[in-house]
Amino acid sequence: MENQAEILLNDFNLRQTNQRVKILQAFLRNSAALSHTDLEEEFAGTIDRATIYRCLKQFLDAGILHRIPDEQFQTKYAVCAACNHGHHHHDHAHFNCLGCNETTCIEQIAIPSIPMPAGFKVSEKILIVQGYCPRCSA
Amino acid sequence: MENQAEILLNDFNLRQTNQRVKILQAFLRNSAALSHTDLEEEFAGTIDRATIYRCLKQFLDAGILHRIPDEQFQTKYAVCAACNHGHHHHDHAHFNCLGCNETTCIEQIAIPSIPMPAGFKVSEKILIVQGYCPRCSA
DNA sequence: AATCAATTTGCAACTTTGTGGCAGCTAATC
DNA sequence: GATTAGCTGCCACAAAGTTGCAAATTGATT
Repeated sequence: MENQAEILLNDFNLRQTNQRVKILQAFLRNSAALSHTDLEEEFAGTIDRATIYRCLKQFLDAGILHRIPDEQFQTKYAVCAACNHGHHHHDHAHFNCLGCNETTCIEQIAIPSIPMPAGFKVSEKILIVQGYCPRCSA
Repeated sequence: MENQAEILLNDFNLRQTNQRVKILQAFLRNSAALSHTDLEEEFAGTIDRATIYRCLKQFLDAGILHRIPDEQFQTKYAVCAACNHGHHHHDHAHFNCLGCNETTCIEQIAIPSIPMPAGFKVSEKILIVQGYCPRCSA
């Protein structure tokens, strides 16, 4: 039977290569967001750096992944449950733990609507909450 | 008479060097946030790259500047009116124009309080609103 | 299953962004 | 105006990201 990564690639009309499946699986078995470096370490000697970059870019374009900056403004990537099948609402908050440096989607929390000054057109909102997760604040 | 940059350096107990004054002035005459690259271009041949990085870091540590990621997650720096004299409340939103790529503080807007799930300790919130500024959305 | 075009991959070279050591220079203090 | 702690510039380096190209792989076709 096909696994979820393969199904996703199919759904998004992307070619099903070994590397893409492996990278997607890494995201699917991980609740926290991953950086390019995380993946590079995980697939050292297996998948080329450039390939990882290219896959990530494709997944972003396709809408499988979205990007979030961590507390050092390093780019992290995550799949989020809500975006899986076509409708992307990335307007949820992200939590960044200053202890373990994990970044997770807080799907439960919609970003409050922001009353912008006149003349501004809003297209996206990014809300990052920093602090300590339950595990690190104990 | 001393200009505002010199006063600021004094207030924050930082040595008043030529380079620091020039860099601070760049921020003071500019309402939008600046990236290291912006400064590097502005001071090409005048101030060394490394010096710019070190000044920015010092200003951050001192609390004169704060950092915001732009839409490419590039680091930008800005002075904000509210932080000038000791009390730093960086909990304001930033607006990022997708047209001109300018990042500005929206001081008028406080970030709404976010009802986090139990167990999370919140220490800082970053809210970036992306879209088009009045000039670019016309 | 063999063929073929279109994509993708790995490799390598490169750019961009950011850091750190060190010798010489400069601001502040006396 | 001498002293010294702290900057600055230069350099070499590390980390993050991009690009060109030849070889390999995918998926479609027969």
